[in-house]
Amino acid sequence: MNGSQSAFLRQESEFRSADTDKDAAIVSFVGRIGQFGQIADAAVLHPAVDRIGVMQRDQPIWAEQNHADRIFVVDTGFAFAFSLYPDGRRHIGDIFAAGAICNWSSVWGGMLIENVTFKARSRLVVFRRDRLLEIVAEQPELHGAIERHENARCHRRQQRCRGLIALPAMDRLALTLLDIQDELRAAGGDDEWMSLPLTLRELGDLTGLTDVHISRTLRKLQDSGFIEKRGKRFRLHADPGIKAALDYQHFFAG
Amino acid sequence: MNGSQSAFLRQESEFRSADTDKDAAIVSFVGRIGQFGQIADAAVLHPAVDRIGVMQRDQPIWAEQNHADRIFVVDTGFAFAFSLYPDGRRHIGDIFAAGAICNWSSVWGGMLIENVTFKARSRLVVFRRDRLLEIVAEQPELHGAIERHENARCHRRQQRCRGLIALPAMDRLALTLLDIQDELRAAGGDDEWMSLPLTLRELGDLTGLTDVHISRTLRKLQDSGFIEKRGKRFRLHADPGIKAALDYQHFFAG
DNA sequence: CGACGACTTGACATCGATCAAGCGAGGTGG
DNA sequence: CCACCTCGCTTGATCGATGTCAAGTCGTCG
Repeated sequence: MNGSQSAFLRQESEFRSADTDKDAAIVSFVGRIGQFGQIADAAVLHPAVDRIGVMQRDQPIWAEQNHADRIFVVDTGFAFAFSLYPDGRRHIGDIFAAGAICNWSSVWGGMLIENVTFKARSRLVVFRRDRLLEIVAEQPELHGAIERHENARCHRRQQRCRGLIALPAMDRLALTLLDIQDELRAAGGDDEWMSLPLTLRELGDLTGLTDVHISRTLRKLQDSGFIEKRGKRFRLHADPGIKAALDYQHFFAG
Repeated sequence: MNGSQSAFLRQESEFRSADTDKDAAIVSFVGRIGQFGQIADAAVLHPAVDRIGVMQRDQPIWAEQNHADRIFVVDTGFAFAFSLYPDGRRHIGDIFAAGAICNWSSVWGGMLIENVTFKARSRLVVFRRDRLLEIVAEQPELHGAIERHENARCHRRQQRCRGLIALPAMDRLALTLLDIQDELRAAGGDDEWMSLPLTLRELGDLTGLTDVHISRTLRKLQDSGFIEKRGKRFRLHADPGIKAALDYQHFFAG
């Protein structure tokens, strides 16, 4: 766990700090947040950008080392928040597609700290927390948009947690897949066919099941017609009946 | 489900609206919130009090009928928030002891609406939402204290949800009992021996288990020494090792 | 007294975890 | 190019954990 931060630092491309690079890197962020409010000029965010990096492999970023003064935003790819129990069990608390803020804290009080893992080939933008908060404080529109966006995330997470406590495995997985789809669409992936951004092991840690059982349950969902698969991509057939049974609401993409 | 609101109204004691009654009814609220900030004068809250009522039996208050313009505070007794799945499954999302606000919304965006059930013999204070928010807006200290209190609740809930997804039954129940103890102590119950404010069925809906399994798991926890029982009251022996295994933190009472 | 709800207990069924083996894609080094 | 490895995934066999159903006790309330 200890060498992680330096490994993380080593993988960054320090030279990518020109304004054009910053523009390219925060376009997904601005595009996503912009759905929740008007953003006058994305360039105001430039001074808060600390670094831009690409993950060569799945890379955990440990909360106690990095979260206090940095804010991480997914530019491309996928990330998830997790915490570990002493017995080695891993719990994945939330998922992040392009444009998502991985450790914005104001909604839930910033008290429950989770680590974040970026999946391989993901590009992330690192903001200085203090500077970003300063800039946001001067831009009420931007601030409101971010808060609304994070509120939606918080709500979706609570909806998922509720189902993961109360429902059987097939419903848990269906609910989680709907959430993943919602997150991918919020990130701008308007393609109806999507590929799974997580391994079965990670899906297991997200749903509280084992990877083996996820594999079997996926097949059942496929047999039931909820999942349609085409090669490595899949599509969900979530008719209103299923959504009602899961008490599911969309919070990002309609 | 439809006659519920009128049943709820019928049970109230309309005559209890003198200032002395209001004082008596919000003392638990003020005492609890006061742990999170200075409250100059509790009497400023009087104009926001709509009614004071005592529940003769377990009484659900349905969100879609009552939550929009009312805020419910437990004065004495116990309450819990719940939602229902179409198949009849009930999920209990949070628990409230004396002094707790049952439907304060600003922390998590007020989007995930849950119903609230007050247990028999509980006394509740009903505030007019708009007036309470006006008063609070003019009292930054009070507002901050409430927000901090609700942040702590939100955090504790997230901690519990995480464990309820990832952990086996014994750990789930132990975690939940610790939370109940935390809530009771935050309400001022400094007695080390406490009695269970929920039925086994409700504990099941809170943990995602069945009442039968709760019964057996309680016995196991008793055999393991975590629970010490004396008549109907019990005490928890949560040594640091257990708390570490559950990754448990206190958020209200130390 | 009877009715009812909370709880317990036992027998059994089902769900999901665990362990082990094998397959295939992708990466690495010779 | 091949040999070899690792990782993600699948499948089967088996075990343990949890749910379901049913019966019975106890206390409370009318």
